[in-house]
Amino acid sequence: MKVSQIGLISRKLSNLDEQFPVQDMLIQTGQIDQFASGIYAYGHVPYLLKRNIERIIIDTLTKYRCSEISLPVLQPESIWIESGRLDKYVSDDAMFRALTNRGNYCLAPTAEEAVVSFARSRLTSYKHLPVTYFQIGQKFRNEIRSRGFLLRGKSFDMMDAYSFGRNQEDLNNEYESIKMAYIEIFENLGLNAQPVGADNGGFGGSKSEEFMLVSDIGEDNILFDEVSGKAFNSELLEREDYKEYLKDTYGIENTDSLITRKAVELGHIFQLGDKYAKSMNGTFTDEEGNQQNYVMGCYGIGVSRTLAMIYENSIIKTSDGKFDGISLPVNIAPYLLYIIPKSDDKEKLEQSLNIYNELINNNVGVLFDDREDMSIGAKIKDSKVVGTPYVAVFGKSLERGVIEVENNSNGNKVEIKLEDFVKYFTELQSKKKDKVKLESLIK
RNA sequence: CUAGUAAUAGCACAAUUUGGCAGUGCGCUACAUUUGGGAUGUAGAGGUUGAGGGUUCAAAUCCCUCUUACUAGACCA
Repeated sequence: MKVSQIGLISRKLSNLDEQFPVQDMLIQTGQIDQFASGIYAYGHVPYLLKRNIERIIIDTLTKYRCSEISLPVLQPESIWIESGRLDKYVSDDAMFRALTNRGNYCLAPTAEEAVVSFARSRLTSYKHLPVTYFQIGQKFRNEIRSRGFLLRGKSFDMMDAYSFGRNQEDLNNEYESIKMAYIEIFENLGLNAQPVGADNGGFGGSKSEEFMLVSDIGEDNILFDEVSGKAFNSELLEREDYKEYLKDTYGIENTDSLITRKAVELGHIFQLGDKYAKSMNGTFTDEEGNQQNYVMGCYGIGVSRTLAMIYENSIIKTSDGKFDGISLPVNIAPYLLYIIPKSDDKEKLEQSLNIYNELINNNVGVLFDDREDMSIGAKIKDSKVVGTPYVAVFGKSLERGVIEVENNSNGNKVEIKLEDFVKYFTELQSKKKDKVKLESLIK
């Protein structure tokens, strides 16, 4: 893709938000756009990054035997009346409603109602169970106060999954299975989000855990053990026997390294039990011919929130600690490489264009900075605004038959022979697809 | 919903205190010179000052109402 076409606003960055510097940078450079409080449009690169995140989630859940479906975003209010939750959502003003002459609808804030409605007409026998459905899509909640750009919005992207089992044992199995899947997902995304036991009072469920990412910009407090790197619910300290508990359960001998840290909730796994199955008449026939309620779990990952945290964690700083740009993780970056041609030199320009076209034909994610009247320095800066892991200048070094490539995450530079160039990046790109643990070819 | 702050060109702001020609920088368009770490000059386009009302010879400026955004609380991925 040509850089002139990705909608980038090239500018000097000033007065970046202290708490969310990267997201503020994305706004200032036109990569995301605010339409209203908590409502954002995604430009080209952030949108592709979001899709790559979704790809990892979908592939992993599929591997864990989950079944991807798509439930309506515009839902009839009748199913919310059935579950008994409409009044609460309406009185809390948490729901976007569409009241028409031919029926009342709402934009889905969540999908328990919809998925039970979907399941009960097809999960009619014990032979159909257990099963877990999931989907990724926009959810709508009229948040009283949006905050942190993409971290909390009125519309946001969420993966939501729902498991249906015959009994508590099925639920336990599925719950643990999804938990493993989540651990794998966050590992692949390069985020150290950990399950933390949550207080589920008031929901009637039996067990729940939140996947928390330690970060100073978080809204929640957790306990964090600096030695083992494990995270715990801060309510743990209220237990009188917490020292024994930590030792017995996690082998933590010394609780001195336990500190309170801010964290962001990226995911949630939750045992629902038969609550919605009961209220919405979700039943199956068991081996004896009796009608039984599904035993359900629900599971969510905030996709746009995860995207925001990946961005915030991709920051590059100068030696004196100032914001210098971003470098996205290699395995999810929509574009691996940013090519800067020396555009006043016809021969070099042509060479760089040839390589660019060859890379595209090999399915390598590559950006070509075709903008004129811009200094090379400015373009290098822009590569760190788009967040490509690597930037290559097709300039002076071409006379020696080599291309200088910089690793944006650490500033290291290496020279690659012109004839090896396409091969290197094709290999890097295909490793990425195989999801092999990546060690960059260019150190 | 409560409290505080604000709203002026695509963006960042000035002019509001003391009412009197709608300004600056960036960005955008054209031309020229530039081009290895965010260039320079010249010319140009771009405005119902968030909306509505009031005071006044005269309102971006003073007064009232509304709306929206930001920050702090309850909700949440």
